[in-house]
Amino acid sequence: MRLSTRGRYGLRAMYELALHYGEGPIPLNFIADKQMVSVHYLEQLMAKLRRAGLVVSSRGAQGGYELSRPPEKITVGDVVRITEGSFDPVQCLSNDFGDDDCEQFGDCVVRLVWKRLRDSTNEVLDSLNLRDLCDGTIDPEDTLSEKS
Amino acid sequence: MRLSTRGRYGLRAMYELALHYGEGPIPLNFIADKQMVSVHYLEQLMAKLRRAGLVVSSRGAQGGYELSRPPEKITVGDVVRITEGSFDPVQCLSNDFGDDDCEQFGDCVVRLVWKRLRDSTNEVLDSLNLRDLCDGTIDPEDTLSEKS
DNA sequence: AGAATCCCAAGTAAACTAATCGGGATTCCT
DNA sequence: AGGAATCCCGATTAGTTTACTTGGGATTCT
Repeated sequence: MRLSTRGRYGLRAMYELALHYGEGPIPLNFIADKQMVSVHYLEQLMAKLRRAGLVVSSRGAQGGYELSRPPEKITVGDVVRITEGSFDPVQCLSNDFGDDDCEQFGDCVVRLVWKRLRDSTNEVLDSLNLRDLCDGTIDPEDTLSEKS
Repeated sequence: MRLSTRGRYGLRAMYELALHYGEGPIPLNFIADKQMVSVHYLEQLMAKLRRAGLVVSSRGAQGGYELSRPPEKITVGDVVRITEGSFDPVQCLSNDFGDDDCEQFGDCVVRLVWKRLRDSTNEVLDSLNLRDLCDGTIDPEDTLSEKS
C-alpha cells in the first residue's frame, strides 16, 4: 500500500501548476528543478494528465503546461487516479470484472472490506482540491475536513 | 494502490480461522484448499502473523493454526498491517523518517494529503474486526459503520 | 514407526518501477 | 529565416518486488 513516484510527482507537479494558475504556460524544466526530477520523467506523467484533460500544453518556445480549469475544479483524487491508477485495492472491484470471474463474487465478505477501503480513499482524496493545497488551510489533524 | 496477494490471502486465511475459532488448531491445507493457494505460500504469510502474535501454531499431526485471541479482538487493520506492511503511502510518513531526510519536511503541503490518506485507511480497517466478518453484518454501502 | 503437520531458507520467472536515451515536431523570438 | 525552447513519442534498461516453487528439517500425534 505504497504510492509510487508517479502519484507523488504527479500531485506535486499539479500543485506547482495550481500555484501559477493564470500566468500562462509553465515549462516542465521549471517544475523539474523544484522537484529534482528529470524533465523526461515528468513528461511521461504530464502526458497522462494531458490525455485525461486535466492540463493543456502549448508547444514551442514559451510553451509549457497549465491547468485546463481552475484549481478548485480539480481534486487530488482526479490527479492521483490518473497518474497512479485507480484505487481499487483488488481486481474484483474494478468495472471490467464480471460475476463469473470469481466464484464467490456475490457473497464475498472480504470483498466488502476492500470496497470500504476504496470508497474511503476516494472520499478523502476527492474532498481536497488543488486550491485547498495552495491556500495552505489543511488541518493536519482532521481526516475529513468539513468546509464551512 | 493495489493490495498484494499477501494482504488478500492473509485476511482470507484469518477469516477462515475466525470462523473456526474455538475448535482447536486448523491445518493450513484446509485453508489452502478453500482458497486455491499453495500451502507453502500460506506458510510464509502465517509465519508473519505468528511472529506478530496474532496466531499460535501447534506442530505435528493434528496441529495447525488458531487465533491467539477471540475474533473480536483482532481488527482487519491488525492483519493487513502485518501481511501487507504499513499503510504509509509515502516514506516521509514512517516513523524512522527524520526531519533531515527531506528539506521541506515541516511545511510540505502534499505530505498532509498523504497523512490524511493513511489515517483514513487505518480508521476504516481498524473499524472492522474478524467477528464482524463472520457475522456478515457489514453494510456494503456504509464506509464507516457506526456500531450501535 | 510413520504420517501429518509446522518450520526455515533459498531460488526463480515474471512483472513492475523509475528512470534514461534518442530523436522528432512545433512554436516563439530576433 | 534561423535557432532556441519546448512539447511529443517510443524504446531501452537496471533494479526491485511479487508470487510463488523447491527442498528439506523438526515436532507431535496415533
